[in-house]
Amino acid sequence: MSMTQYAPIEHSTAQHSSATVVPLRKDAYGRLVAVPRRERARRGDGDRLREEILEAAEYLLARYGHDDAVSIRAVANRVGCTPPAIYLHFEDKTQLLFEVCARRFNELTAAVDLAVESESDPLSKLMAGSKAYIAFGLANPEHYRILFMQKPILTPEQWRGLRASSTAGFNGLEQRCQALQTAGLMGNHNPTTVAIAVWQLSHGVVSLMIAKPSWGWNEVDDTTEHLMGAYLRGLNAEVPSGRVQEP
Amino acid sequence: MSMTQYAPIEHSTAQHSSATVVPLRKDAYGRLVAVPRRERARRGDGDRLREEILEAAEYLLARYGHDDAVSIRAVANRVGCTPPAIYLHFEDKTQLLFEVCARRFNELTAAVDLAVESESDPLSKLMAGSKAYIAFGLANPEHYRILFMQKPILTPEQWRGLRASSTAGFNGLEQRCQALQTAGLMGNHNPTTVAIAVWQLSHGVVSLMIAKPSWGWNEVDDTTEHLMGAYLRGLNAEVPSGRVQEP
DNA sequence: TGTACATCAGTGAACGCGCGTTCACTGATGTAC
DNA sequence: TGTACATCAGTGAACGCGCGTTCACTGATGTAC
Repeated sequence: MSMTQYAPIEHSTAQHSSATVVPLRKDAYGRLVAVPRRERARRGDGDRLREEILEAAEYLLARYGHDDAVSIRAVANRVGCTPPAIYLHFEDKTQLLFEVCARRFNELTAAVDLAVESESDPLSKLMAGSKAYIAFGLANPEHYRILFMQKPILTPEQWRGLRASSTAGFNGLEQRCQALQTAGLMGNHNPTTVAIAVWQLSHGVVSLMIAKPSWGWNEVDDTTEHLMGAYLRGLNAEVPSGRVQEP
Repeated sequence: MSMTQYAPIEHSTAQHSSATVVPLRKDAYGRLVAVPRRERARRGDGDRLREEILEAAEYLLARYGHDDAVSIRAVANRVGCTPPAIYLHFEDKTQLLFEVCARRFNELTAAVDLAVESESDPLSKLMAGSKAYIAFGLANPEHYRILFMQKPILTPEQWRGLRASSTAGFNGLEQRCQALQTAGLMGNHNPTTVAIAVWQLSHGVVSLMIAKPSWGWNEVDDTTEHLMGAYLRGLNAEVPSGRVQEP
């Protein structure tokens, strides 16, 4: 408890001697730790750190699976800079997290679109899209968690932007359902209703697998084929009692 | 910054004068705040506080929608006791949270069972169970979130118990699917496969509504009837191409 | 070609806060003699 | 019927920690004269 444990180390001569130029950092309680400090960016090259911060945040999110793990200090430590440096590139923590999520969201939409384009008939397109959606979620569980399973971060404007982008993704799904109807493969159901159902169904598969990873799930593509397959066939089957039908 | 703001108030004579016996509490920075302090339990009546703690935790969870809101200090404040008092009744925070969730879980199973029993034919039972499951989730979104949407709390034994209880709930669903097969309403599908699908489907509906409350969802029962209805009809429809079928 | 200077890209130290948990204690209440 | 005493049901104060953010500064780098 004597002060000698703190202040003197803080002004250790090691940093001023010509022999040791090892980058040191004090941790929360004054102990010196060696931290690989990155090289300072060149003059017009300031955005390099911005990119490195995003990558580090991305890594921490994926690695530890909770945005709690993405603390300003943790990101700074991984990048090899100091916490205040992050504020040179992002307004606050929320904006940093937002940008990480927005990136992944665009990747999700792109992955789905790519899978859809590789199929030709409307039914296969719908199935392929659902599989790609689910596969993306399983490959990026923590990002999926933040985007679709977490309580929405209540802060401003930006997240509206993300939601608009989400709507864009949904619109694609809606169009694929339209095509299904045009092809006469949907009974007389409302394409939007079907699109929502397909989303809910796909989300159900992927989010439950993410939330309960140790449950004894079947092969994910088999699961999707069973569930989507039966649902889509059911859209064309006549309603037995006339009661089990949407309004 | 003078000490006069802290220590003197701490030993304020107000507490010893005969006129003021108002229960006071210092907040984190020494300011005195009036806190309605509960009456101390009578001699053999110690478990009363335990019950009150559970209720307070339950309330905070439901009110603020995140287990972050259920801090030991917040619970104590709501109950009207001090933080250490909680440790007289619960080993640690994890155990407190566990017990809150376990209660709700049993309620969920009970609600589903009740709904199922009020129907007679296997198909209606399955539909009613799904609706009840979803309704319960929407009525208790934060508990549902913790049970089925959150990263599993990695701590010990206890949560295994909850999972066993979860399995019990799933077994009921599995039996209802068995009955559906016995009634010849399931094609030649595996009842367990169907049970999993029904769970995924129901979870998809409820969890997406919880995660995206401001989306323009349809009436939840209509949604469930559409989705479950089409899926269940699809189980009896022949497979068009022979490709869209589980192995 | 040399030097003053603005600017860029950061650093170091601290602020105030809330958290889970521990430890020594206290005061009312029931019980034994 | 009265009194010592164990116990129950807590309290008060503190520990060590990590967090987001701010503020004053610094040192290398490019630019103007």
